[in-house]
Amino acid sequence: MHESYRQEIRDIDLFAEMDDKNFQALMRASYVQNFPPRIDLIQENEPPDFLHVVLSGSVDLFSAWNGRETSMATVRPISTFILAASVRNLPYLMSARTLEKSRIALIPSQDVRAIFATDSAFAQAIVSELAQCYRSIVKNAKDLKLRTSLERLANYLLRQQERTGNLEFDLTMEKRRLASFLGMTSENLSRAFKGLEPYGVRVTGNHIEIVNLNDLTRYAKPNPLIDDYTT
Amino acid sequence: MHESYRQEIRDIDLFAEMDDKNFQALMRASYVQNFPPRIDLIQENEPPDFLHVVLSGSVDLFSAWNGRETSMATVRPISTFILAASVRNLPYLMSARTLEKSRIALIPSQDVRAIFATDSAFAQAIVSELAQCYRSIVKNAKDLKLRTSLERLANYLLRQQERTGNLEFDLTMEKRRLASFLGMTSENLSRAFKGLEPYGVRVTGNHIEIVNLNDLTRYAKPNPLIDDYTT
DNA sequence: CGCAGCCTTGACAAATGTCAACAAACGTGG
DNA sequence: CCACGTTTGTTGACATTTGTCAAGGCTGCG
Repeated sequence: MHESYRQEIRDIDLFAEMDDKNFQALMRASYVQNFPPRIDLIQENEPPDFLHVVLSGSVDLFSAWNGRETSMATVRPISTFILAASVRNLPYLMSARTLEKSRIALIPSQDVRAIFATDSAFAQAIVSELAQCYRSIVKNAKDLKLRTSLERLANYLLRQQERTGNLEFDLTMEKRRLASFLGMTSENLSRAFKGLEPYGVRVTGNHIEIVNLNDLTRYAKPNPLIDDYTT
Repeated sequence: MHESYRQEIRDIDLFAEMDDKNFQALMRASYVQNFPPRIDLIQENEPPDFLHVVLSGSVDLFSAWNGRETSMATVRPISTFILAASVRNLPYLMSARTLEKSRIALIPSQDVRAIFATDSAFAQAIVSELAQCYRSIVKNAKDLKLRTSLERLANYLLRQQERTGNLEFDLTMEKRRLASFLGMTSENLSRAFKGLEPYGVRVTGNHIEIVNLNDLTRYAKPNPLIDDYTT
Protein backbone atom coordinates (compact mmCIF):
# COMPACT_ATOMS: atom_id res chain seq x y z
CA MET A 1 0.00 0.00 0.00
CA HIS A 2 1.18 3.47 -0.89
CA GLU A 3 2.78 5.31 2.01
CA SER A 4 0.44 8.32 1.79
CA TYR A 5 -2.63 6.11 2.15
CA ARG A 6 -0.99 4.36 5.06
CA GLN A 7 -0.49 7.69 6.78
CA GLU A 8 -4.07 8.78 6.11
CA ILE A 9 -5.34 5.63 7.76
CA ARG A 10 -2.90 5.94 10.61
CA ASP A 11 -4.31 9.36 11.41
CA ILE A 12 -7.87 8.13 11.92
CA ASP A 13 -8.83 7.99 15.60
CA LEU A 14 -9.39 4.28 15.31
CA PHE A 15 -5.77 3.58 14.41
CA ALA A 16 -3.93 6.60 15.77
CA GLU A 17 -2.92 5.26 19.16
CA MET A 18 -2.12 1.65 18.42
CA ASP A 19 1.34 0.15 18.53
CA ASP A 20 3.27 0.79 15.34
CA LYS A 21 4.28 -2.81 14.86
CA ASN A 22 0.66 -3.85 15.10
CA PHE A 23 -0.40 -1.14 12.68
CA GLN A 24 2.14 -2.34 10.16
CA ALA A 25 0.88 -5.89 10.62
CA LEU A 26 -2.65 -4.69 10.02
CA MET A 27 -1.59 -2.98 6.81
CA ARG A 28 0.35 -5.94 5.50
CA ALA A 29 -2.58 -7.70 3.85
CA SER A 30 -4.60 -4.53 3.30
CA TYR A 31 -4.95 -2.75 0.03
CA VAL A 32 -6.53 0.30 -1.50
CA GLN A 33 -8.88 0.18 -4.41
CA ASN A 34 -10.56 2.80 -6.60
CA PHE A 35 -14.21 2.39 -7.40
CA PRO A 36 -16.42 4.20 -9.91
CA PRO A 37 -19.74 5.67 -8.77
CA ARG A 38 -22.66 3.37 -7.97
CA ILE A 39 -20.62 0.25 -7.45
CA ASP A 40 -21.76 -2.31 -4.90
CA LEU A 41 -19.06 -2.82 -2.32
CA ILE A 42 -20.76 -5.28 -0.04
CA GLN A 43 -24.14 -6.91 0.27
CA GLU A 44 -25.99 -7.56 3.46
CA ASN A 45 -25.71 -11.10 4.69
CA GLU A 46 -22.19 -11.63 3.33
CA PRO A 47 -19.48 -12.63 5.79
CA PRO A 48 -17.42 -9.62 6.94
CA ASP A 49 -14.16 -10.27 5.11
CA PHE A 50 -12.89 -6.71 5.25
CA LEU A 51 -13.13 -3.65 7.39
CA HIS A 52 -13.60 -0.78 4.97
CA VAL A 53 -12.07 2.68 5.20
CA VAL A 54 -13.35 5.47 2.98
CA LEU A 55 -10.33 7.54 1.92
CA SER A 56 -12.12 9.69 -0.63
CA GLY A 57 -15.54 9.88 -2.23
CA SER A 58 -18.56 8.63 -0.29
CA VAL A 59 -20.43 5.46 0.43
CA ASP A 60 -24.10 4.75 1.01
CA LEU A 61 -25.10 2.16 3.59
CA PHE A 62 -28.53 0.81 2.79
CA SER A 63 -30.76 -2.12 3.43
CA ALA A 64 -33.56 -3.93 1.70
CA TRP A 65 -36.50 -6.09 2.66
CA ASN A 66 -39.39 -7.45 0.70
CA GLY A 67 -38.74 -5.28 -2.35
CA ARG A 68 -38.34 -2.09 -0.33
CA GLU A 69 -35.06 -0.34 0.22
CA THR A 70 -33.89 2.32 2.64
CA SER A 71 -30.76 4.36 3.04
CA MET A 72 -29.32 4.02 6.54
CA ALA A 73 -26.27 6.29 6.50
CA THR A 74 -23.63 7.97 4.38
CA VAL A 75 -19.97 7.35 5.12
CA ARG A 76 -17.57 10.14 4.24
CA PRO A 77 -13.77 10.41 4.47
CA ILE A 78 -11.97 9.59 6.56
CA SER A 79 -13.87 6.93 8.39
CA THR A 80 -14.60 3.25 8.55
CA PHE A 81 -17.73 1.21 8.21
CA ILE A 82 -19.05 -2.20 9.27
CA LEU A 83 -16.72 -2.34 12.22
CA ALA A 84 -19.34 -4.13 14.31
CA ALA A 85 -19.72 -6.97 11.83
CA SER A 86 -15.95 -7.26 11.55
CA VAL A 87 -15.23 -7.59 15.23
CA ARG A 88 -18.13 -9.95 15.87
CA ASN A 89 -17.43 -11.92 12.71
CA LEU A 90 -21.10 -11.91 11.78
CA PRO A 91 -22.77 -11.16 8.45
CA TYR A 92 -23.19 -7.55 7.35
CA LEU A 93 -26.57 -6.08 8.27
CA MET A 94 -26.34 -3.42 5.59
CA SER A 95 -25.23 -3.22 1.99
CA ALA A 96 -22.81 -0.58 0.76
CA ARG A 97 -22.32 1.14 -2.55
CA THR A 98 -20.21 4.04 -3.71
CA LEU A 99 -22.09 7.26 -4.36
CA GLU A 100 -19.28 8.84 -6.33
CA LYS A 101 -15.80 7.85 -7.46
CA SER A 102 -14.23 6.59 -4.25
CA ARG A 103 -10.99 5.30 -2.87
CA ILE A 104 -11.50 2.58 -0.29
CA ALA A 105 -8.99 0.74 1.88
CA LEU A 106 -9.79 -2.87 2.67
CA ILE A 107 -8.41 -4.37 5.86
CA PRO A 108 -8.91 -8.09 6.48
CA SER A 109 -11.36 -8.51 9.36
CA GLN A 110 -9.43 -11.47 10.60
CA ASP A 111 -6.40 -9.26 11.20
CA VAL A 112 -8.54 -6.66 12.94
CA ARG A 113 -9.84 -9.28 15.34
CA ALA A 114 -6.41 -10.82 15.92
CA ILE A 115 -4.74 -7.51 16.64
CA PHE A 116 -7.37 -5.87 18.80
CA ALA A 117 -7.09 -8.86 21.12
CA THR A 118 -3.45 -8.01 21.81
CA ASP A 119 -3.27 -4.25 21.35
CA SER A 120 -4.93 -2.50 24.22
CA ALA A 121 -4.82 0.96 22.66
CA PHE A 122 -6.51 -0.40 19.56
CA ALA A 123 -9.15 -2.13 21.66
CA GLN A 124 -9.86 1.12 23.43
CA ALA A 125 -10.20 2.96 20.16
CA ILE A 126 -12.61 0.32 18.90
CA VAL A 127 -14.69 0.66 22.06
CA SER A 128 -14.82 4.39 21.58
CA GLU A 129 -15.79 4.08 17.93
CA LEU A 130 -18.48 1.47 18.53
CA ALA A 131 -19.97 3.43 21.40
CA GLN A 132 -20.09 6.44 19.12
CA CYS A 133 -21.76 4.47 16.32
CA TYR A 134 -24.25 3.05 18.78
CA ARG A 135 -25.19 6.44 20.12
CA SER A 136 -25.55 7.84 16.66
CA ILE A 137 -28.03 5.19 15.61
CA VAL A 138 -29.96 5.50 18.87
CA LYS A 139 -30.43 9.14 17.95
CA ASN A 140 -31.56 8.07 14.52
CA ALA A 141 -34.13 5.69 16.00
CA LYS A 142 -35.43 8.43 18.29
CA ASP A 143 -35.70 10.76 15.31
CA LEU A 144 -37.76 8.14 13.46
CA LYS A 145 -40.06 7.25 16.33
CA LEU A 146 -40.66 10.63 17.89
CA ARG A 147 -40.96 12.91 14.89
CA THR A 148 -43.10 13.29 11.80
CA SER A 149 -41.37 13.41 8.44
CA LEU A 150 -41.78 17.19 8.29
CA GLU A 151 -40.08 17.54 11.65
CA ARG A 152 -37.30 15.20 10.60
CA LEU A 153 -36.64 17.27 7.51
CA ALA A 154 -36.70 20.53 9.48
CA ASN A 155 -34.19 19.18 11.96
CA TYR A 156 -32.05 17.73 9.21
CA LEU A 157 -31.83 21.17 7.61
CA LEU A 158 -30.89 22.72 10.93
CA ARG A 159 -28.12 20.16 11.37
CA GLN A 160 -26.79 20.99 7.93
CA GLN A 161 -26.99 24.66 8.77
CA GLU A 162 -24.98 24.02 11.92
CA ARG A 163 -22.43 21.86 10.13
CA THR A 164 -21.76 24.37 7.39
CA GLY A 165 -22.12 27.37 9.68
CA ASN A 166 -24.07 29.02 6.91
CA LEU A 167 -27.69 29.94 6.30
CA GLU A 168 -27.28 28.88 2.67
CA PHE A 169 -25.92 25.54 1.60
CA ASP A 170 -26.27 22.78 -0.96
CA LEU A 171 -27.72 19.41 -0.13
CA THR A 172 -24.96 16.84 0.05
CA MET A 173 -27.03 14.13 -1.55
CA GLU A 174 -29.74 13.61 -4.12
CA LYS A 175 -33.21 14.36 -2.86
CA ARG A 176 -34.35 10.81 -3.46
CA ARG A 177 -31.61 9.51 -1.17
CA LEU A 178 -32.36 12.16 1.40
CA ALA A 179 -35.98 11.05 1.34
CA SER A 180 -34.95 7.45 1.86
CA PHE A 181 -32.55 8.43 4.63
CA LEU A 182 -35.28 10.40 6.40
CA GLY A 183 -37.67 7.49 6.02
CA MET A 184 -40.12 8.83 3.45
CA THR A 185 -40.85 8.78 -0.26
CA SER A 186 -39.47 11.28 -2.77
CA GLU A 187 -42.94 12.67 -3.34
CA ASN A 188 -43.43 13.22 0.35
CA LEU A 189 -40.07 14.97 0.61
CA SER A 190 -41.01 17.26 -2.26
CA ARG A 191 -44.12 18.28 -0.40
CA ALA A 192 -42.28 18.51 2.89
CA PHE A 193 -39.97 21.14 1.41
CA LYS A 194 -43.05 23.08 0.40
CA GLY A 195 -44.43 22.58 3.87
CA LEU A 196 -41.38 24.28 5.39
CA GLU A 197 -41.73 27.40 3.25
CA PRO A 198 -43.94 29.09 5.89
CA TYR A 199 -41.07 28.63 8.35
CA GLY A 200 -38.60 30.40 6.11
CA VAL A 201 -37.02 27.65 4.03
CA ARG A 202 -36.36 28.47 0.38
CA VAL A 203 -35.39 25.67 -2.00
CA THR A 204 -33.91 26.07 -5.47
CA GLY A 205 -32.80 22.79 -6.96
CA ASN A 206 -30.47 21.37 -4.35
CA HIS A 207 -29.66 24.77 -2.89
CA ILE A 208 -31.23 25.56 0.47
CA GLU A 209 -31.65 28.99 1.97
CA ILE A 210 -32.85 29.41 5.51
CA VAL A 211 -34.52 32.78 5.44
CA ASN A 212 -35.76 32.71 9.01
CA LEU A 213 -33.67 30.62 11.35
CA ASN A 214 -35.82 31.56 14.33
CA ASP A 215 -39.07 30.36 12.79
CA LEU A 216 -37.53 27.12 11.57
CA THR A 217 -35.93 26.45 14.93
CA ARG A 218 -39.17 27.14 16.76
CA TYR A 219 -40.93 24.65 14.54
CA ALA A 220 -38.21 21.99 14.54
CA LYS A 221 -37.42 22.05 18.27
CA PRO A 222 -33.96 20.53 17.81
CA ASN A 223 -32.64 18.52 20.74
CA PRO A 224 -29.00 17.74 21.51
CA LEU A 225 -29.91 14.16 22.43
CA ILE A 226 -31.19 13.58 18.89
CA ASP A 227 -29.44 16.13 16.72
CA ASP A 228 -25.96 16.76 18.09
CA TYR A 229 -23.18 14.94 16.33
CA THR A 230 -20.75 15.36 19.19
CA THR A 231 -22.58 14.21 22.30
CA MET B 1 -22.02 -6.19 48.14
CA HIS B 2 -23.43 -9.59 48.95
CA GLU B 3 -21.31 -12.46 47.59
CA SER B 4 -24.17 -14.05 45.61
CA TYR B 5 -24.80 -10.82 43.71
CA ARG B 6 -21.10 -10.55 43.04
CA GLN B 7 -21.10 -14.00 41.53
CA GLU B 8 -24.16 -13.26 39.38
CA ILE B 9 -22.42 -10.25 37.93
CA ARG B 10 -19.18 -12.12 37.49
CA ASP B 11 -20.98 -14.65 35.32
CA ILE B 12 -22.21 -12.10 32.78
CA ASP B 13 -20.26 -12.25 29.54
CA LEU B 14 -19.18 -8.68 30.05
CA PHE B 15 -17.30 -9.48 33.26
CA ALA B 16 -16.61 -13.19 32.96
CA GLU B 17 -13.14 -13.08 31.47
CA MET B 18 -11.58 -10.13 33.20
CA ASP B 19 -8.78 -10.34 35.73
CA ASP B 20 -10.06 -11.15 39.19
CA LYS B 21 -8.20 -8.34 40.87
CA ASN B 22 -9.77 -5.88 38.46
CA PHE B 23 -13.19 -7.36 38.99
CA GLN B 24 -12.85 -6.94 42.73
CA ALA B 25 -11.74 -3.36 42.19
CA LEU B 26 -14.78 -2.77 40.02
CA MET B 27 -17.05 -4.14 42.72
CA ARG B 28 -15.49 -2.13 45.50
CA ALA B 29 -17.59 1.00 45.05
CA SER B 30 -20.55 -0.80 43.50
CA TYR B 31 -23.76 -1.61 45.27
CA VAL B 32 -27.06 -3.34 44.75
CA GLN B 33 -30.38 -1.67 45.24
CA ASN B 34 -33.98 -2.83 45.22
CA PHE B 35 -36.53 -0.74 43.40
CA PRO B 36 -40.33 -0.88 43.38
CA PRO B 37 -42.21 -0.94 40.06
CA ARG B 38 -42.38 2.20 37.94
CA ILE B 39 -39.44 3.97 39.52
CA ASP B 40 -37.28 6.24 37.41
CA LEU B 41 -33.70 5.02 37.47
CA ILE B 42 -32.11 7.50 35.15
CA GLN B 43 -33.19 10.36 32.96
CA GLU B 44 -31.85 11.18 29.56
CA ASN B 45 -29.31 13.95 29.53
CA GLU B 46 -27.91 13.11 32.96
CA PRO B 47 -24.20 12.36 33.20
CA PRO B 48 -23.51 8.61 33.21
CA ASP B 49 -22.53 8.08 36.83
CA PHE B 50 -23.23 4.38 36.92
CA LEU B 51 -23.26 1.39 34.67
CA HIS B 52 -26.45 -0.49 35.55
CA VAL B 53 -26.89 -4.25 35.77
CA VAL B 54 -30.37 -5.74 35.98
CA LEU B 55 -30.19 -8.69 38.38
CA SER B 56 -33.92 -9.32 38.61
CA GLY B 57 -37.11 -7.68 37.41
CA SER B 58 -37.07 -5.64 34.21
CA VAL B 59 -36.31 -2.16 33.03
CA ASP B 60 -37.80 -0.03 30.28
CA LEU B 61 -35.52 2.20 28.25
CA PHE B 62 -37.50 5.06 26.76
CA SER B 63 -37.10 8.47 25.36
CA ALA B 64 -39.15 11.63 25.04
CA TRP B 65 -39.28 14.64 22.78
CA ASN B 66 -41.73 17.49 22.51
CA GLY B 67 -44.33 15.85 24.71
CA ARG B 68 -44.15 12.50 22.93
CA GLU B 69 -42.60 9.41 24.44
CA THR B 70 -41.45 6.12 23.00
CA SER B 71 -40.21 2.86 24.44
CA MET B 72 -36.85 1.88 22.95
CA ALA B 73 -36.07 -1.43 24.62
CA THR B 74 -36.66 -3.68 27.60
CA VAL B 75 -33.71 -4.89 29.65
CA ARG B 76 -34.07 -8.23 31.37
CA PRO B 77 -31.77 -10.16 33.71
CA ILE B 78 -28.94 -10.60 33.59
CA SER B 79 -27.67 -7.79 31.48
CA THR B 80 -26.39 -4.26 31.57
CA PHE B 81 -27.59 -1.02 30.11
CA ILE B 82 -26.15 2.34 29.08
CA LEU B 83 -22.71 0.90 28.55
CA ALA B 84 -22.09 3.24 25.62
CA ALA B 85 -22.74 6.37 27.67
CA SER B 86 -20.56 5.02 30.47
CA VAL B 87 -17.50 4.32 28.37
CA ARG B 88 -17.77 7.56 26.40
CA ASN B 89 -18.62 9.55 29.49
CA LEU B 90 -21.44 11.32 27.69
CA PRO B 91 -25.02 12.01 28.80
CA TYR B 92 -27.58 9.22 28.65
CA LEU B 93 -29.61 9.24 25.45
CA MET B 94 -32.46 7.30 27.03
CA SER B 95 -34.29 7.29 30.31
CA ALA B 96 -34.86 4.13 32.33
CA ARG B 97 -37.54 3.01 34.71
CA THR B 98 -38.35 -0.24 36.41
CA LEU B 99 -41.33 -2.13 35.04
CA GLU B 100 -41.66 -4.38 38.04
CA LYS B 101 -39.90 -4.84 41.36
CA SER B 102 -36.24 -4.99 40.34
CA ARG B 103 -32.82 -5.52 41.78
CA ILE B 104 -30.19 -3.38 40.10
CA ALA B 105 -26.44 -3.27 40.57
CA LEU B 106 -24.80 0.10 40.14
CA ILE B 107 -21.17 0.24 39.08
CA PRO B 108 -19.43 3.61 38.98
CA SER B 109 -18.76 4.52 35.34
CA GLN B 110 -15.48 6.06 36.31
CA ASP B 111 -14.23 2.68 37.52
CA VAL B 112 -15.46 1.01 34.35
CA ARG B 113 -13.48 3.46 32.24
CA ALA B 114 -10.39 3.19 34.40
CA ILE B 115 -10.33 -0.58 34.41
CA PHE B 116 -11.16 -1.29 30.78
CA ALA B 117 -8.13 0.80 29.86
CA THR B 118 -5.86 -1.65 31.66
CA ASP B 119 -7.71 -4.97 31.43
CA SER B 120 -7.54 -6.31 27.91
CA ALA B 121 -10.05 -9.12 28.47
CA PHE B 122 -12.54 -6.60 29.81
CA ALA B 123 -11.94 -4.31 26.84
CA GLN B 124 -12.59 -7.20 24.49
CA ALA B 125 -15.81 -8.06 26.27
CA ILE B 126 -16.93 -4.45 26.04
CA VAL B 127 -16.19 -4.43 22.31
CA SER B 128 -18.24 -7.55 21.88
CA GLU B 129 -21.14 -6.20 23.90
CA LEU B 130 -21.19 -2.83 22.15
CA ALA B 131 -21.00 -4.43 18.73
CA GLN B 132 -23.93 -6.61 19.72
CA CYS B 133 -25.95 -3.63 20.96
CA TYR B 134 -25.15 -1.75 17.80
CA ARG B 135 -26.30 -4.56 15.58
CA SER B 136 -29.46 -5.00 17.54
CA ILE B 137 -30.48 -1.39 17.12
CA VAL B 138 -29.57 -1.42 13.43
CA LYS B 139 -32.07 -4.24 13.10
CA ASN B 140 -34.58 -2.17 15.00
CA ALA B 141 -34.08 0.78 12.65
CA LYS B 142 -34.51 -1.49 9.63
CA ASP B 143 -37.70 -2.86 11.14
CA LEU B 144 -39.02 0.68 11.55
CA LYS B 145 -38.05 1.95 8.13
CA LEU B 146 -38.85 -1.05 5.98
CA ARG B 147 -42.07 -2.35 7.49
CA THR B 148 -45.59 -1.16 8.22
CA SER B 149 -46.87 -1.41 11.76
CA LEU B 150 -48.87 -4.51 10.88
CA GLU B 151 -45.74 -6.20 9.55
CA ARG B 152 -43.77 -5.18 12.61
CA LEU B 153 -46.38 -6.72 14.88
CA ALA B 154 -46.52 -9.91 12.83
CA ASN B 155 -42.76 -10.31 13.00
CA TYR B 156 -42.73 -9.46 16.69
CA LEU B 157 -45.17 -12.27 17.34
CA LEU B 158 -43.05 -14.66 15.30
CA ARG B 159 -39.98 -13.71 17.32
CA GLN B 160 -41.87 -14.40 20.52
CA GLN B 161 -43.03 -17.69 19.10
CA GLU B 162 -39.43 -18.59 18.33
CA ARG B 163 -38.16 -17.48 21.73
CA THR B 164 -40.72 -19.47 23.67
CA GLY B 165 -40.72 -22.37 21.23
CA ASN B 166 -44.47 -22.45 21.61
CA LEU B 167 -47.45 -21.56 19.43
CA GLU B 168 -49.17 -20.12 22.48
CA PHE B 169 -47.64 -17.59 24.81
CA ASP B 170 -48.35 -14.55 26.91
CA LEU B 171 -47.18 -11.11 25.97
CA THR B 172 -44.28 -10.08 28.18
CA MET B 173 -45.42 -6.49 28.44
CA GLU B 174 -48.54 -4.37 28.54
CA LYS B 175 -50.07 -3.74 25.16
CA ARG B 176 -49.59 -0.02 25.48
CA ARG B 177 -45.87 -0.51 25.94
CA LEU B 178 -45.71 -2.99 23.10
CA ALA B 179 -47.42 -0.41 20.92
CA SER B 180 -44.87 2.20 21.90
CA PHE B 181 -42.01 -0.23 21.35
CA LEU B 182 -43.31 -1.08 17.89
CA GLY B 183 -43.70 2.59 17.09
CA MET B 184 -47.46 2.97 17.04
CA THR B 185 -50.40 4.02 19.21
CA SER B 186 -52.36 1.68 21.46
CA GLU B 187 -55.41 2.10 19.27
CA ASN B 188 -53.46 1.15 16.21
CA LEU B 189 -52.06 -1.93 17.94
CA SER B 190 -55.54 -2.98 18.96
CA ARG B 191 -56.61 -2.85 15.33
CA ALA B 192 -53.40 -4.47 14.17
CA PHE B 193 -54.17 -7.54 16.29
CA LYS B 194 -57.53 -7.68 14.55
CA GLY B 195 -55.78 -7.29 11.24
CA LEU B 196 -53.71 -10.39 11.90
CA GLU B 197 -56.72 -12.58 12.61
CA PRO B 198 -57.01 -13.58 8.93
CA TYR B 199 -53.45 -14.90 9.18
CA GLY B 200 -54.24 -17.12 12.09
CA VAL B 201 -53.52 -15.03 15.17
CA ARG B 202 -55.92 -15.36 18.08
CA VAL B 203 -55.74 -12.89 20.95
CA THR B 204 -57.36 -13.27 24.36
CA GLY B 205 -56.27 -10.59 26.79
CA ASN B 206 -52.51 -10.85 26.76
CA HIS B 207 -52.54 -14.45 25.63
CA ILE B 208 -51.56 -15.09 22.02
CA GLU B 209 -52.30 -18.19 20.03
CA ILE B 210 -50.81 -18.67 16.60
CA VAL B 211 -53.32 -20.91 14.90
CA ASN B 212 -51.64 -20.95 11.53
CA LEU B 213 -47.89 -20.47 11.64
CA ASN B 214 -47.58 -20.88 7.89
CA ASP B 215 -50.01 -18.13 7.04
CA LEU B 216 -48.51 -15.73 9.54
CA THR B 217 -44.99 -16.46 8.33
CA ARG B 218 -45.99 -15.98 4.73
CA TYR B 219 -47.43 -12.62 5.59
CA ALA B 220 -44.64 -11.47 7.93
CA LYS B 221 -41.69 -12.55 5.78
CA PRO B 222 -39.27 -12.66 8.71
CA ASN B 223 -35.63 -12.03 7.88
CA PRO B 224 -32.60 -13.08 9.92
CA LEU B 225 -30.95 -9.70 9.32
CA ILE B 226 -33.84 -7.99 11.08
CA ASP B 227 -35.37 -10.58 13.35
CA ASP B 228 -32.67 -12.91 14.61
CA TYR B 229 -31.40 -12.20 18.07
CA THR B 230 -28.22 -14.17 17.60
CA THR B 231 -26.70 -12.92 14.38
C1' DC C 1 -68.66 -1.54 45.60
C1' DG C 2 -66.47 1.92 43.20
C1' DC C 3 -62.49 3.90 41.38
C1' DA C 4 -58.51 3.91 38.32
C1' DG C 5 -56.04 2.27 34.62
C1' DC C 6 -55.91 -0.31 30.48
C1' DC C 7 -58.00 -1.85 26.38
C1' DT C 8 -61.23 -1.56 22.67
C1' DT C 9 -64.24 0.59 19.34
C1' DG C 10 -66.20 4.08 16.30
C1' DA C 11 -65.95 8.29 13.80
C1' DC C 12 -63.01 11.21 11.99
C1' DA C 13 -58.59 13.73 10.72
C1' DA C 14 -53.92 13.88 9.46
C1' DA C 15 -49.86 11.89 7.58
C1' DT C 16 -47.87 9.24 4.25
C1' DG C 17 -47.71 6.30 0.22
C1' DT C 18 -49.01 5.12 -4.69
C1' DC C 19 -49.69 5.93 -9.38
C1' DA C 20 -49.50 8.60 -13.40
C1' DA C 21 -48.10 12.45 -15.92
C1' DC C 22 -44.92 15.70 -16.91
C1' DA C 23 -40.98 18.86 -16.32
C1' DA C 24 -36.20 19.61 -15.42
C1' DA C 25 -31.48 18.15 -15.19
C1' DC C 26 -27.88 15.23 -16.73
C1' DG C 27 -24.89 12.52 -19.51
C1' DT C 28 -23.63 10.50 -23.87
C1' DG C 29 -22.81 9.90 -28.56
C1' DG C 30 -23.14 12.04 -32.83
C1' DC D 1 -22.44 21.92 -29.38
C1' DC D 2 -26.69 19.77 -30.01
C1' DA D 3 -30.10 15.95 -29.84
C1' DC D 4 -31.58 12.31 -27.47
C1' DG D 5 -32.69 9.33 -23.94
C1' DT D 6 -32.35 8.39 -19.08
C1' DT D 7 -32.76 9.71 -14.54
C1' DT D 8 -34.47 12.75 -11.07
C1' DG D 9 -37.75 15.87 -9.26
C1' DT D 10 -42.45 17.79 -9.04
C1' DT D 11 -47.39 17.81 -9.05
C1' DG D 12 -52.20 16.17 -8.84
C1' DA D 13 -55.59 12.78 -7.67
C1' DC D 14 -56.38 9.30 -4.85
C1' DA D 15 -55.69 5.22 -1.51
C1' DT D 16 -53.82 3.54 2.60
C1' DT D 17 -51.90 3.91 6.94
C1' DT D 18 -51.72 5.88 11.13
C1' DG D 19 -53.11 9.06 14.69
C1' DT D 20 -56.67 11.61 17.55
C1' DC D 21 -60.56 12.10 20.27
C1' DA D 22 -64.36 10.47 22.78
C1' DA D 23 -66.98 6.93 24.74
C1' DG D 24 -67.60 2.71 26.90
C1' DG D 25 -66.16 -1.92 28.62
C1' DC D 26 -63.19 -4.74 31.29
C1' DT D 27 -60.22 -5.77 35.13
C1' DG D 28 -57.90 -5.49 39.38
C1' DC D 29 -57.57 -3.61 43.76
C1' DG D 30 -58.44 -1.03 47.90
